[in-house]
Amino acid sequence: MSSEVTLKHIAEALGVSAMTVSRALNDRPNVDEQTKKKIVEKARSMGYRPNHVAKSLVSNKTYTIGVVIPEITHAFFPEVVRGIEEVTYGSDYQLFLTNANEQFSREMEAIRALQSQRVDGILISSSQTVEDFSFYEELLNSRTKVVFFDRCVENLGASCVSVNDRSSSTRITEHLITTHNIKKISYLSGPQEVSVGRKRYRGFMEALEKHNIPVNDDWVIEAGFREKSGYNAMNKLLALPPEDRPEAVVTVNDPCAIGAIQAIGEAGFSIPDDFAVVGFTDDVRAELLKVPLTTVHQPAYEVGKRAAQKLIKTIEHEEEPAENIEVLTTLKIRESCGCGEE
Amino acid sequence: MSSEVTLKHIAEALGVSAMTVSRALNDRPNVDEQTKKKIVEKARSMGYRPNHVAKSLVSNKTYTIGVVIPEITHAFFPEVVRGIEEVTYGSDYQLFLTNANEQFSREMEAIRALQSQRVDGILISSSQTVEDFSFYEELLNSRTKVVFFDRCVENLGASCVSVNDRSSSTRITEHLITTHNIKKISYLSGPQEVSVGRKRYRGFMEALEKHNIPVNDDWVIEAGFREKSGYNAMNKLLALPPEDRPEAVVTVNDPCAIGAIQAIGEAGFSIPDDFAVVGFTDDVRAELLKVPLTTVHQPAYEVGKRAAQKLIKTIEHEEEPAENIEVLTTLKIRESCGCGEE
DNA sequence: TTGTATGCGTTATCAG
DNA sequence: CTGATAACGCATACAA
Repeated sequence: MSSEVTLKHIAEALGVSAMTVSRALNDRPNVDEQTKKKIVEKARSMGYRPNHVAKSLVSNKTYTIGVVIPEITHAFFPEVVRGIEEVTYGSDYQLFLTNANEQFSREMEAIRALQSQRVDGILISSSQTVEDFSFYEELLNSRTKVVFFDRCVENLGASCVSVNDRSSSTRITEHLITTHNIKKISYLSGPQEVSVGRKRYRGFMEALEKHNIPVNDDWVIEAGFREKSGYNAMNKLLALPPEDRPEAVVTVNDPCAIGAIQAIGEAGFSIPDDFAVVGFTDDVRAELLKVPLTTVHQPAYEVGKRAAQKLIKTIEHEEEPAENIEVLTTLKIRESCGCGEE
Repeated sequence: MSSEVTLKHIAEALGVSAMTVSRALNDRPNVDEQTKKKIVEKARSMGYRPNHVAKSLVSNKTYTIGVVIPEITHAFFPEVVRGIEEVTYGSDYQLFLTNANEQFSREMEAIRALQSQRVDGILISSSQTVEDFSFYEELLNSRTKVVFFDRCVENLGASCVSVNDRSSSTRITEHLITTHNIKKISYLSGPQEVSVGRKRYRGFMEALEKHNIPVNDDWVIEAGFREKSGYNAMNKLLALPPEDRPEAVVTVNDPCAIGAIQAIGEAGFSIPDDFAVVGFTDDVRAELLKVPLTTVHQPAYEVGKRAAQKLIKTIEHEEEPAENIEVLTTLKIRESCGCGEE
């Protein structure tokens, strides 16, 4: 029933002004201890809950942070969220998560909604698949503070917290080349409009160049970040004549790798004998697979933590400089690359 | 720089009143087509973004829905979120997710923050671990509409969307009894203050009763919903003298089962020969385990969808009656219960 | 210490 | 079709 108790209601009930109630409830110094006590008590008994909507309209600050995630069912992101929460929990900021479902259009909608709600800042991992930066440029010109994480939009002057995607990709590819002496290597890439898609692809290419391995265009397939896209891409490779097939498959992330592994299994091939496969993420499933997946471990929790810290600093200090923060990955060598069981 | 374009700014720039601008931008009928066009164009060029905070203050409606999740890294919940999104995406409502991290105190904070933001409704899966319902009673008396999902708080008159926890738990337990002729069965339970903890436990007990199997108190251990608690609880069972140990372990959910499985492995025992294990959830990992996990498949996506639909109806129709909606589970028979490979 | 006036950005209402 | 005014709930600035 209690249809919205306001300061005014409390004031009337007590025969004081709304202003005094406001002061008492906000613990301002200039209010009599006795009346303050009375007011606080009355407020509780009436079930008063401050209207942040009104508060925000006055203060132009909402103490909320929005988070834009590309794909909530990709286990990497929930783990990032836990890192973000370690920082925001106990701080004054409340978190609002949104999921873009890998669609840039949804991401824009989410960001617009967040802006309309006047969140103080937004943490974004972008699903961008277009070349047009105007949307982000406008965003960065607004009062809303922005920090990108993992999938960053670069060169716009915003801070970015990510992992060393490029060198990690080089490193895991080189593992195949040097430890397993494999030269026929395929790459299932992510979209090139997304930073991590681009960086990991470049890292892969760099490994080939470094070892003078020529690139076979048939073996570089733009797959995507999901199981299904890895599955489809792998089937394209399997459709090649046997003598034209690669010996190993490097993938943009673990879901993609897991899709590829399924395709390989369904085609009757085995891992790592017929195809070595490596991933990127260290998904919860990676070590549980029948042939555990060699992959790059991304410190998701740490990424979230650093991103949240940077955003709050950016919100609270006008002159906080933008910066790129790279958290380092570690290689997880398991069996899918051909390494024997430890 | 563009520090917050308002209706007034646009009005001044065009020499009309703020009211006319408001009407034009909201596509109201009573405004000249010519002026409307001019206004819409000017608004875009000035980068106008409506201030929902102010809008909400007037309309007392925010077109936002809050979601309270107990544990974002438990894969069941992200999948529920996808179901919720299928409904809200394309509707007028924007979603704000919060994570309670299995702590009731955090859940209360999240709900309070959501209420202060004046969300129109909240979808809650409760982390409640106390017997005090006053917090929820107050919540349900406020203007905020509430629908519980999965972990419901019952008998408060709010709608609830869940699965048939009790009978599913009976069914999977009976599978062990009738198909595998196992009588020495242990139960790793969830907290009894949480609905699903309670219901699944009762379902388990019902199966024993039905088959006249006496309960061994040493075998019923309050574990919890996470890997770690399953791991610890299983170690307690393993500490019993060999002749006092059960032959099978029924668990409250898959994470708990996975923890127990790890403890069993570390102790040098094997599944299902030494211990049969069954779960509840059908986590992504369930079928990937070395011994694939027999479990109850929960239609998470469907739960989310139904809950979101019910909430929106409840928000939009004052007289929408509360109801309990049960979505049915299916049994996933794999090898961890002793069933041979198909 | 307390109260009054005023404004945040938007919309409902009523007048023109 | 358009405009002026008041109101939403709260806090700042100033006055008493």
